[in-house]
Amino acid sequence: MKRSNLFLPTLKENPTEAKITSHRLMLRSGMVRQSSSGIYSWLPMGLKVLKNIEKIIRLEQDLIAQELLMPTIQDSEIWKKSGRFNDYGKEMLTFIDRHEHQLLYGPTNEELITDIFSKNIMSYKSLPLCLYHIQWKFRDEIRPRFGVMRGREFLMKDAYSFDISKEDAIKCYNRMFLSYLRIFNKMELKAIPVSADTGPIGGDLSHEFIILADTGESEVYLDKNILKEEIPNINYNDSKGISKLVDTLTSFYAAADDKYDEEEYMNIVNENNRLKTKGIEVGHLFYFGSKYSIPLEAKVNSKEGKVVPVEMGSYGIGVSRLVGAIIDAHHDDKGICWPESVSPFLIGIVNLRQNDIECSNLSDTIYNNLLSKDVSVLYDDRDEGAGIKLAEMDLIGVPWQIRIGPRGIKNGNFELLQRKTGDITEIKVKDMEKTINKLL
RNA sequence: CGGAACGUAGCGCAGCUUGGUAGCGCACUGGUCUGGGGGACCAGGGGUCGUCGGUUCAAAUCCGGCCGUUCCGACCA
Repeated sequence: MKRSNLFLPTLKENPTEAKITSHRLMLRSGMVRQSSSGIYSWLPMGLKVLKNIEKIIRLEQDLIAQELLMPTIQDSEIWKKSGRFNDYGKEMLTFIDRHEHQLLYGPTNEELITDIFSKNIMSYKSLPLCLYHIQWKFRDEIRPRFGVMRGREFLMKDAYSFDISKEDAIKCYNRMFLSYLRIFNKMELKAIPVSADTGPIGGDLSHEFIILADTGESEVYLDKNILKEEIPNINYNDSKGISKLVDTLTSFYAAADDKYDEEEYMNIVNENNRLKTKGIEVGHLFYFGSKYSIPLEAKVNSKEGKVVPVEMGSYGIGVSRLVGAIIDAHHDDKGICWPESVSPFLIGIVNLRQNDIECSNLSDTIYNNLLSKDVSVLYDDRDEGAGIKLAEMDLIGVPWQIRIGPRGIKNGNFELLQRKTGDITEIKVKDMEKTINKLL
């Protein structure tokens, strides 16, 4: 993509309404624009990141679940059946269609997926089953804030599991547990699993996944040792191995402030290993048994020929929130430093002297080379001052910048800058091919 | 939902106290120069001052209603 053709409205100054880093940077780097309180339009740059995050999630979730797509608008009837139509409260946006029928904009999908299940699955032989979708949700938050981190409309990955027994349900829960860690790992986020309250979803087993970031909303108390844990490759068929791994990972003390118990913390965690910090919740696992399967009649015939309600769990990831969380975890005073896996572009080309024929020729050559390799590249071909181009490239956080200017060309060089470290390497033009291949 | 602010050009703001036909910086358009970290100069374009009503000869400015946005708190992916 040439910068001259890209719809990328960047801002030099900070908009007053944006108080936290990720919100400021998302506005300044032209990723989103607010259309009303807690509701955002995603501009091309922001959308690219959102899609990259989705891609990572799909890759991992497809190993243990199947994707489908449920609607944003739901019928209120199933919510009345589950009892949540009244329980959910004012956060749920409801409205009436031309036939005087009450609808709602889904804040979550337990009812709908359970309804789908109940109408199509009759036998234990069809289990286990785990389904997920990535869809926009709406929760009419009292006070939306922090941009995309706490919007009213947000994109969420939500998965739902159906099993014949609690034992099987826990197996699925554990697979999700590890799948989540792998997902966040791939985004270069350190996610801490923290035991959690189940809130309005209900149930008796639940973990939150918290990203450590100074701008986070919730306080977390940790045993530092959990940060050292690596996530190995996982064989999802090995339920014993998985269960062991989850046991290990949950053996460290980790609690959000609502579950924090000072005495317990002091007793369990050695003084040198205590860490109190802030975090952002990006994922949540729930096991809730038959809470929805009973009222919504999601029942199957068991091996013994009895009709039994299925055991369920649900598993969410805040996809749009992750965009903000990643920025909070990866930025400096110049702007965003995208992890390569989610970056809107892998490589940026900055032509420092647009009207210099040698600079432009080399820039064009490298650009076309990258295009032919199908690399996502942003080529700043505008006739602007070098400072403007460099500052913008830093702001939008492209991981690798190729800088082409008269100074380097004189010696047959161009420069390669790594955004994250700021390291600049002089590259001989004749080594271009080799250098590029190393980045891919 | 309790508390507090704010609403003037795309963004950041001044003007309001003391009413008199709207201004600055950035951004934008045309031009000249410049050319390795948001450069300089010249010339331009863009605003029914959130909205409705009231007071007044006259309202961005004073008064009232409404709408919107933000911040702090209680609540959440």
